Amino acid sequence: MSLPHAILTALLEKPSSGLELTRRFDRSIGYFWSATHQQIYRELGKLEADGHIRALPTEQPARGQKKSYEVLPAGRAELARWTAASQDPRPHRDTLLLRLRASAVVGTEGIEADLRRHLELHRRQLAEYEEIEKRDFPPGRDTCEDKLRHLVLRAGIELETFWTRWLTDALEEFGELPDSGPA
Amino acid sequence: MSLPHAILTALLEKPSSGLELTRRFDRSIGYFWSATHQQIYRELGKLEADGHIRALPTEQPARGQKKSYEVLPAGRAELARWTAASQDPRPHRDTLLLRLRASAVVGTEGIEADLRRHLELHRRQLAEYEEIEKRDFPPGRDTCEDKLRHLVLRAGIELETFWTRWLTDALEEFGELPDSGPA
DNA sequence: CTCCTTTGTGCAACTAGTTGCACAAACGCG
DNA sequence: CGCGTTTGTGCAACTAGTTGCACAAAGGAG
Repeated sequence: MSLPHAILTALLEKPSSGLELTRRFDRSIGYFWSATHQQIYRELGKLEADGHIRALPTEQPARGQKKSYEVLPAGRAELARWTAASQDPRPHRDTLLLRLRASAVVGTEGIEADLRRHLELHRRQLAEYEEIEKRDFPPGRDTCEDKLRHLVLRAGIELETFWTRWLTDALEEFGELPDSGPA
Repeated sequence: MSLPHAILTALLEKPSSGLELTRRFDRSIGYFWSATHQQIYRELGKLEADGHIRALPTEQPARGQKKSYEVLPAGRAELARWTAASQDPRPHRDTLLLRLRASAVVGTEGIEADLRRHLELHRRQLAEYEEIEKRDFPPGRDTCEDKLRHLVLRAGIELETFWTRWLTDALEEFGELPDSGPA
Protein backbone atom coordinates (compact mmCIF):
# COMPACT_ATOMS: atom_id res chain seq x y z
CA MET A 1 0.00 0.00 0.00
CA SER A 2 3.00 2.30 0.19
CA LEU A 3 4.97 1.72 -2.96
CA PRO A 4 3.04 4.33 -4.95
CA HIS A 5 3.74 6.84 -2.19
CA ALA A 6 7.42 5.98 -2.14
CA ILE A 7 7.50 6.61 -5.87
CA LEU A 8 5.63 9.89 -5.57
CA THR A 9 8.13 11.06 -2.97
CA ALA A 10 11.07 10.12 -5.17
CA LEU A 11 9.52 11.83 -8.21
CA LEU A 12 8.83 15.00 -6.26
CA GLU A 13 12.44 15.09 -5.17
CA LYS A 14 13.34 14.81 -8.86
CA PRO A 15 11.40 13.75 -11.98
CA SER A 16 12.89 10.52 -13.33
CA SER A 17 12.49 7.59 -15.66
CA GLY A 18 11.76 4.07 -14.47
CA LEU A 19 15.36 3.04 -14.47
CA GLU A 20 16.54 6.15 -12.70
CA LEU A 21 13.93 5.50 -10.04
CA THR A 22 15.14 1.93 -9.72
CA ARG A 23 18.68 3.18 -9.16
CA ARG A 24 17.62 5.70 -6.58
CA PHE A 25 15.60 3.06 -4.80
CA ASP A 26 18.75 1.00 -4.56
CA ARG A 27 20.64 3.84 -2.92
CA SER A 28 18.26 5.79 -0.75
CA ILE A 29 14.51 5.32 -0.46
CA GLY A 30 14.99 1.61 -0.95
CA TYR A 31 16.86 1.40 2.35
CA PHE A 32 13.48 1.41 4.04
CA TRP A 33 11.18 0.64 1.14
CA SER A 34 12.81 -1.61 -1.41
CA ALA A 35 11.35 -2.34 -4.81
CA THR A 36 12.41 -4.06 -8.00
CA HIS A 37 12.26 -2.40 -11.39
CA GLN A 38 9.31 -4.58 -12.34
CA GLN A 39 7.30 -3.30 -9.41
CA ILE A 40 8.26 0.25 -10.20
CA TYR A 41 7.23 0.09 -13.85
CA ARG A 42 3.94 -1.49 -12.97
CA GLU A 43 3.25 1.14 -10.36
CA LEU A 44 4.25 3.98 -12.69
CA GLY A 45 1.60 2.69 -15.10
CA LYS A 46 -1.05 2.71 -12.38
CA LEU A 47 -0.06 6.15 -11.11
CA GLU A 48 -0.27 7.52 -14.62
CA ALA A 49 -3.67 5.90 -15.20
CA ASP A 50 -4.89 7.46 -11.94
CA GLY A 51 -3.76 10.91 -13.04
CA HIS A 52 -1.21 11.21 -10.24
CA ILE A 53 1.79 11.53 -12.52
CA ARG A 54 2.41 12.14 -16.21
CA ALA A 55 5.15 11.32 -18.66
CA LEU A 56 7.24 14.34 -19.60
CA PRO A 57 6.81 15.01 -23.32
CA THR A 58 9.71 13.73 -25.46
CA GLU A 59 10.43 13.73 -29.19
CA GLN A 60 9.89 10.15 -30.27
CA PRO A 61 8.46 8.02 -27.46
CA ALA A 62 9.10 4.32 -28.06
CA ARG A 63 9.92 1.11 -26.28
CA GLY A 64 13.50 1.07 -25.04
CA GLN A 65 13.38 4.86 -24.89
CA LYS A 66 13.86 6.82 -21.70
CA LYS A 67 10.57 8.11 -20.37
CA SER A 68 10.56 10.56 -17.48
CA TYR A 69 7.64 11.19 -15.17
CA GLU A 70 6.64 14.16 -13.08
CA VAL A 71 4.09 14.43 -10.28
CA LEU A 72 0.79 16.16 -10.96
CA PRO A 73 -1.08 18.23 -8.34
CA ALA A 74 -3.44 15.30 -7.71
CA GLY A 75 -0.43 13.10 -6.93
CA ARG A 76 1.04 15.60 -4.53
CA ALA A 77 -2.32 15.92 -2.80
CA GLU A 78 -2.62 12.15 -2.47
CA LEU A 79 0.88 11.94 -1.00
CA ALA A 80 0.11 14.70 1.49
CA ARG A 81 -3.11 12.96 2.49
CA TRP A 82 -1.37 9.63 2.97
CA THR A 83 1.53 11.14 4.91
CA ALA A 84 -0.76 12.86 7.36
CA ALA A 85 -3.12 9.90 7.85
CA SER A 86 -2.69 7.87 11.01
CA GLN A 87 -1.33 4.38 10.34
CA ASP A 88 -0.62 1.42 12.52
CA PRO A 89 2.91 0.08 12.45
CA ARG A 90 3.05 -3.05 10.33
CA PRO A 91 4.12 -6.19 12.15
CA HIS A 92 7.82 -6.93 11.74
CA ARG A 93 9.08 -10.20 10.42
CA ASP A 94 12.60 -11.27 11.07
CA THR A 95 13.84 -14.59 9.77
CA LEU A 96 17.07 -14.54 11.72
CA LEU A 97 15.35 -14.18 15.08
CA LEU A 98 12.96 -16.92 14.07
CA ARG A 99 15.83 -19.21 13.17
CA LEU A 100 17.56 -18.50 16.43
CA ARG A 101 14.45 -19.43 18.27
CA ALA A 102 14.11 -22.58 16.17
CA SER A 103 17.71 -23.45 16.93
CA ALA A 104 16.78 -23.59 20.60
CA VAL A 105 14.74 -26.71 19.77
CA VAL A 106 16.53 -28.29 16.81
CA GLY A 107 20.10 -27.34 17.61
CA THR A 108 22.42 -24.52 16.60
CA GLU A 109 24.32 -26.54 14.02
CA GLY A 110 25.13 -24.38 11.02
CA ILE A 111 23.56 -21.11 12.10
CA GLU A 112 26.71 -19.55 13.53
CA ALA A 113 28.31 -19.08 10.13
CA ASP A 114 25.26 -17.25 8.93
CA LEU A 115 25.28 -15.00 11.99
CA ARG A 116 28.82 -14.01 11.07
CA ARG A 117 27.76 -13.34 7.52
CA HIS A 118 24.89 -11.14 8.67
CA LEU A 119 27.20 -9.28 11.01
CA GLU A 120 29.45 -8.51 8.08
CA LEU A 121 26.50 -7.34 5.96
CA HIS A 122 25.24 -5.03 8.69
CA ARG A 123 28.71 -3.63 9.24
CA ARG A 124 28.96 -2.83 5.57
CA GLN A 125 25.52 -1.22 5.52
CA LEU A 126 26.44 0.85 8.55
CA ALA A 127 29.62 2.05 6.85
CA GLU A 128 27.59 3.02 3.78
CA TYR A 129 25.13 5.03 5.87
CA GLU A 130 27.93 6.81 7.68
CA GLU A 131 29.50 7.65 4.34
CA ILE A 132 26.20 9.19 3.22
CA GLU A 133 25.91 11.13 6.45
CA LYS A 134 29.36 12.59 6.04
CA ARG A 135 28.68 13.48 2.42
CA ASP A 136 25.10 14.81 2.60
CA PHE A 137 24.79 16.17 6.12
CA PRO A 138 27.85 18.15 7.11
CA PRO A 139 27.46 20.13 10.40
CA GLY A 140 26.01 23.35 8.87
CA ARG A 141 23.05 23.24 6.44
CA ASP A 142 20.04 22.83 8.64
CA THR A 143 17.12 23.50 6.37
CA CYS A 144 13.88 21.93 7.40
CA GLU A 145 14.05 19.28 4.66
CA ASP A 146 17.60 18.40 5.66
CA LYS A 147 16.63 17.93 9.26
CA LEU A 148 13.87 15.51 8.33
CA ARG A 149 15.99 13.51 5.94
CA HIS A 150 18.84 13.40 8.41
CA LEU A 151 16.46 12.08 11.03
CA VAL A 152 15.52 9.22 8.71
CA LEU A 153 19.15 8.46 7.98
CA ARG A 154 19.96 8.45 11.68
CA ALA A 155 17.28 5.82 12.20
CA GLY A 156 19.08 3.68 9.64
CA ILE A 157 22.44 4.25 11.29
CA GLU A 158 21.17 3.42 14.73
CA LEU A 159 19.35 0.31 13.53
CA GLU A 160 22.49 -1.02 11.88
CA THR A 161 24.47 -0.12 14.95
CA PHE A 162 22.03 -2.12 17.02
CA TRP A 163 22.24 -5.20 14.77
CA THR A 164 26.00 -5.05 14.67
CA ARG A 165 26.22 -4.94 18.42
CA TRP A 166 23.55 -7.56 18.98
CA LEU A 167 25.08 -10.01 16.52
CA THR A 168 28.47 -9.52 18.15
CA ASP A 169 26.95 -10.34 21.54
CA ALA A 170 25.15 -13.33 20.10
CA LEU A 171 28.31 -14.75 18.59
CA GLU A 172 30.08 -14.28 21.87
CA GLU A 173 27.42 -16.30 23.65
CA PHE A 174 27.73 -18.99 21.03
CA GLY A 175 31.35 -19.35 21.99
CA GLU A 176 30.27 -20.30 25.52
CA LEU A 177 27.61 -22.77 24.42
CA PRO A 178 28.09 -26.55 24.47
CA ASP A 179 28.71 -27.69 20.97
CA SER A 180 25.46 -27.78 19.07
CA GLY A 181 22.72 -27.25 21.61
CA PRO A 182 19.85 -29.69 22.09
CA ALA A 183 18.40 -32.05 19.50
CA MET B 1 8.51 -18.77 3.18
CA SER B 2 8.92 -18.88 6.94
CA LEU B 3 5.46 -19.26 8.38
CA PRO B 4 5.56 -23.08 8.23
CA HIS B 5 8.87 -23.00 10.09
CA ALA B 6 7.52 -20.65 12.71
CA ILE B 7 4.65 -23.08 13.24
CA LEU B 8 6.97 -26.08 13.43
CA THR B 9 9.02 -24.31 16.07
CA ALA B 10 5.94 -23.47 18.10
CA LEU B 11 4.62 -27.01 17.82
CA LEU B 12 7.94 -28.50 18.89
CA GLU B 13 7.92 -26.27 21.93
CA LYS B 14 4.46 -27.67 22.66
CA PRO B 15 1.87 -29.56 20.55
CA SER B 16 -1.19 -27.36 20.13
CA SER B 17 -4.42 -26.77 18.30
CA GLY B 18 -4.89 -24.02 15.74
CA LEU B 19 -6.35 -21.62 18.22
CA GLU B 20 -3.70 -22.27 20.83
CA LEU B 21 -1.09 -21.56 18.19
CA THR B 22 -2.84 -18.34 17.28
CA ARG B 23 -2.74 -17.26 20.92
CA ARG B 24 0.91 -18.10 21.27
CA PHE B 25 1.69 -16.23 18.08
CA ASP B 26 0.04 -13.20 19.63
CA ARG B 27 2.26 -13.39 22.69
CA SER B 28 5.64 -14.68 21.67
CA ILE B 29 6.69 -15.96 18.26
CA GLY B 30 4.39 -13.41 16.66
CA TYR B 31 6.54 -10.60 18.02
CA PHE B 32 8.88 -11.27 15.14
CA TRP B 33 6.70 -13.39 12.86
CA SER B 34 3.07 -12.44 13.12
CA ALA B 35 0.26 -14.47 11.62
CA THR B 36 -3.52 -14.51 11.73
CA HIS B 37 -5.52 -17.58 12.62
CA GLN B 38 -6.54 -17.98 8.96
CA GLN B 39 -2.95 -18.20 7.85
CA ILE B 40 -2.20 -20.65 10.60
CA TYR B 41 -5.06 -23.00 9.77
CA ARG B 42 -4.17 -22.95 6.11
CA GLU B 43 -0.54 -23.69 6.86
CA LEU B 44 -1.42 -26.47 9.29
CA GLY B 45 -3.34 -28.11 6.47
CA LYS B 46 -0.34 -27.91 4.15
CA LEU B 47 2.09 -29.13 6.79
CA GLU B 48 -0.15 -32.11 7.47
CA ALA B 49 -0.48 -32.86 3.76
CA ASP B 50 3.32 -32.75 3.47
CA GLY B 51 3.72 -35.23 6.30
CA HIS B 52 5.53 -32.73 8.52
CA ILE B 53 2.96 -32.78 11.31
CA ARG B 54 -0.01 -34.93 12.27
CA ALA B 55 -3.18 -34.40 14.21
CA LEU B 56 -3.12 -36.03 17.61
CA PRO B 57 -5.81 -38.73 17.74
CA THR B 58 -8.98 -37.65 19.54
CA GLU B 59 -12.28 -39.35 20.32
CA GLN B 60 -14.76 -37.70 17.95
CA PRO B 61 -13.03 -35.35 15.51
CA ALA B 62 -15.47 -32.81 14.09
CA ARG B 63 -15.74 -29.24 13.01
CA GLY B 64 -15.64 -26.87 15.95
CA GLN B 65 -13.67 -29.50 17.86
CA LYS B 66 -10.21 -28.89 19.23
CA LYS B 67 -7.61 -30.60 17.10
CA SER B 68 -4.02 -30.72 18.32
CA TYR B 69 -1.02 -31.27 16.13
CA GLU B 70 2.43 -32.67 16.82
CA VAL B 71 5.59 -32.51 14.73
CA LEU B 72 6.73 -35.66 12.91
CA PRO B 73 10.40 -36.53 12.36
CA ALA B 74 10.19 -35.25 8.77
CA GLY B 75 8.99 -31.90 10.11
CA ARG B 76 11.78 -31.63 12.61
CA ALA B 77 14.31 -32.48 9.90
CA GLU B 78 12.88 -29.84 7.63
CA LEU B 79 13.06 -27.25 10.39
CA ALA B 80 16.67 -28.16 11.17
CA ARG B 81 17.55 -27.93 7.49
CA TRP B 82 15.91 -24.52 7.14
CA THR B 83 17.47 -23.16 10.33
CA ALA B 84 20.96 -24.11 9.26
CA ALA B 85 20.62 -22.88 5.67
CA SER B 86 22.19 -19.55 4.84
CA GLN B 87 19.61 -16.87 4.12
CA ASP B 88 19.85 -13.28 3.04
CA PRO B 89 18.19 -10.72 5.28
CA ARG B 90 14.90 -9.65 3.76
CA PRO B 91 14.65 -5.95 2.90
CA HIS B 92 12.94 -3.95 5.61
CA ARG B 93 9.99 -1.79 4.92
CA ASP B 94 9.04 0.98 7.29
CA THR B 95 6.07 3.15 6.57
CA LEU B 96 6.84 5.70 9.24
CA LEU B 97 10.31 6.46 7.87
CA LEU B 98 8.82 6.70 4.41
CA ARG B 99 6.20 9.15 5.62
CA LEU B 100 8.81 11.24 7.35
CA ARG B 101 10.78 11.43 4.17
CA ALA B 102 7.64 12.33 2.22
CA SER B 103 6.88 15.03 4.76
CA ALA B 104 10.15 16.68 3.77
CA VAL B 105 8.55 17.45 0.41
CA VAL B 106 4.82 17.78 1.12
CA GLY B 107 4.96 19.23 4.61
CA THR B 108 4.79 17.81 8.11
CA GLU B 109 1.18 18.73 8.71
CA GLY B 110 -0.55 15.96 10.66
CA ILE B 111 2.30 13.55 11.09
CA GLU B 112 3.38 14.70 14.53
CA ALA B 113 0.31 13.30 16.24
CA ASP B 114 0.99 9.92 14.72
CA LEU B 115 4.61 10.02 15.87
CA ARG B 116 3.32 10.51 19.39
CA ARG B 117 0.95 7.61 18.99
CA HIS B 118 3.73 5.36 17.73
CA LEU B 119 5.95 6.41 20.60
CA GLU B 120 3.23 5.35 23.00
CA LEU B 121 2.81 2.00 21.21
CA HIS B 122 6.54 1.28 21.34
CA ARG B 123 6.70 2.23 25.00
CA ARG B 124 3.93 -0.20 25.74
CA GLN B 125 5.61 -2.98 23.74
CA LEU B 126 8.86 -2.33 25.56
CA ALA B 127 7.13 -2.59 28.90
CA GLU B 128 5.58 -5.89 27.82
CA TYR B 129 8.94 -7.32 26.80
CA GLU B 130 10.52 -6.24 30.06
CA GLU B 131 7.68 -7.89 31.92
CA ILE B 132 8.36 -11.13 30.05
CA GLU B 133 12.06 -10.88 30.75
CA LYS B 134 11.45 -10.47 34.45
CA ARG B 135 9.03 -13.38 34.47
CA ASP B 136 10.81 -15.88 32.20
CA PHE B 137 14.49 -15.08 32.56
CA PRO B 138 15.41 -14.47 36.19
CA PRO B 139 19.18 -14.24 36.80
CA GLY B 140 19.85 -18.00 37.38
CA ARG B 141 18.55 -20.63 34.92
CA ASP B 142 21.02 -20.57 32.10
CA THR B 143 20.26 -23.65 30.08
CA CYS B 144 21.25 -23.53 26.48
CA GLU B 145 17.66 -23.08 25.27
CA ASP B 146 17.12 -20.27 27.74
CA LYS B 147 20.20 -18.43 26.56
CA LEU B 148 19.03 -18.56 22.96
CA ARG B 149 15.51 -17.47 23.73
CA HIS B 150 16.74 -14.72 26.00
CA LEU B 151 18.96 -13.47 23.19
CA VAL B 152 15.92 -13.20 20.93
CA LEU B 153 13.96 -11.36 23.57
CA ARG B 154 16.81 -8.96 24.14
CA ALA B 155 16.75 -8.11 20.45
CA GLY B 156 13.10 -7.18 20.87
CA ILE B 157 13.83 -5.09 23.96
CA GLU B 158 16.67 -3.24 22.33
CA LEU B 159 14.72 -2.58 19.16
CA GLU B 160 11.85 -1.09 21.12
CA THR B 161 14.30 0.91 23.18
CA PHE B 162 15.76 2.28 19.98
CA TRP B 163 12.38 3.28 18.56
CA THR B 164 11.32 4.89 21.79
CA ARG B 165 14.45 6.99 21.92
CA TRP B 166 14.43 7.83 18.24
CA LEU B 167 10.79 8.92 18.27
CA THR B 168 11.46 11.05 21.32
CA ASP B 169 14.34 12.76 19.51
CA ALA B 170 12.23 13.21 16.41
CA LEU B 171 9.42 14.86 18.33
CA GLU B 172 11.91 17.15 19.99
CA GLU B 173 13.20 18.27 16.59
CA PHE B 174 9.64 18.86 15.47
CA GLY B 175 9.28 21.34 18.29
CA GLU B 176 12.08 23.42 16.77
CA LEU B 177 10.73 23.28 13.23
CA PRO B 178 8.91 26.20 11.58
CA ASP B 179 5.24 25.42 11.60
CA SER B 180 4.52 22.89 8.87
CA GLY B 181 7.66 22.66 6.80
CA PRO B 182 7.70 23.16 3.03
CA ALA B 183 4.81 22.66 0.58
C1' DC C 1 28.82 -4.53 -40.72
C1' DT C 2 27.58 -8.09 -37.71
C1' DC C 3 27.56 -9.88 -33.28
C1' DC C 4 27.58 -9.16 -28.19
C1' DT C 5 26.81 -6.69 -24.30
C1' DT C 6 24.56 -3.01 -21.80
C1' DT C 7 20.68 -0.05 -20.96
C1' DG C 8 15.90 0.57 -20.54
C1' DT C 9 11.15 -1.02 -20.57
C1' DG C 10 7.67 -4.19 -19.64
C1' DC C 11 4.36 -8.52 -19.24
C1' DA C 12 2.83 -12.90 -16.97
C1' DA C 13 2.76 -16.18 -13.61
C1' DC C 14 3.49 -17.28 -9.04
C1' DT C 15 3.84 -16.90 -3.86
C1' DA C 16 2.80 -14.81 0.40
C1' DG C 17 -0.15 -12.29 3.26
C1' DT C 18 -4.72 -9.97 4.40
C1' DT C 19 -9.67 -9.41 4.85
C1' DG C 20 -14.15 -10.84 5.11
C1' DC C 21 -17.09 -14.05 6.03
C1' DA C 22 -19.27 -18.64 7.61
C1' DC C 23 -20.43 -22.40 10.50
C1' DA C 24 -20.55 -25.56 14.43
C1' DA C 25 -20.22 -26.67 19.31
C1' DA C 26 -20.20 -25.15 24.12
C1' DC C 27 -21.32 -22.01 27.70
C1' DG C 28 -23.95 -18.99 30.43
C1' DC C 29 -28.35 -16.69 31.51
C1' DG C 30 -33.18 -15.47 32.18
C1' DC D 1 -35.46 -24.61 27.61
C1' DG D 2 -34.38 -21.37 24.16
C1' DC D 3 -31.12 -17.67 22.91
C1' DG D 4 -27.12 -14.82 22.60
C1' DT D 5 -22.06 -14.96 23.27
C1' DT D 6 -17.67 -17.06 23.22
C1' DT D 7 -14.54 -20.57 21.44
C1' DG D 8 -12.67 -23.02 17.65
C1' DT D 9 -12.19 -24.14 12.77
C1' DG D 10 -12.08 -23.04 8.14
C1' DC D 11 -12.95 -21.32 3.00
C1' DA D 12 -12.75 -17.71 -0.67
C1' DA D 13 -11.47 -13.63 -2.62
C1' DC D 14 -8.35 -10.06 -2.78
C1' DT D 15 -3.91 -7.33 -2.50
C1' DA D 16 0.95 -6.97 -2.42
C1' DG D 17 5.35 -8.53 -3.66
C1' DT D 18 8.61 -11.73 -6.23
C1' DT D 19 10.55 -14.27 -10.06
C1' DG D 20 11.31 -15.29 -14.62
C1' DC D 21 11.34 -14.01 -18.87
C1' DA D 22 11.14 -11.00 -23.23
C1' DC D 23 12.07 -7.37 -26.36
C1' DA D 24 13.96 -3.14 -28.35
C1' DA D 25 17.64 0.21 -28.98
C1' DA D 26 22.43 1.71 -28.62
C1' DG D 27 27.29 1.22 -28.23
C1' DG D 28 31.58 -1.20 -28.71
C1' DA D 29 34.83 -4.98 -30.66
C1' DG D 30 36.46 -7.86 -34.15
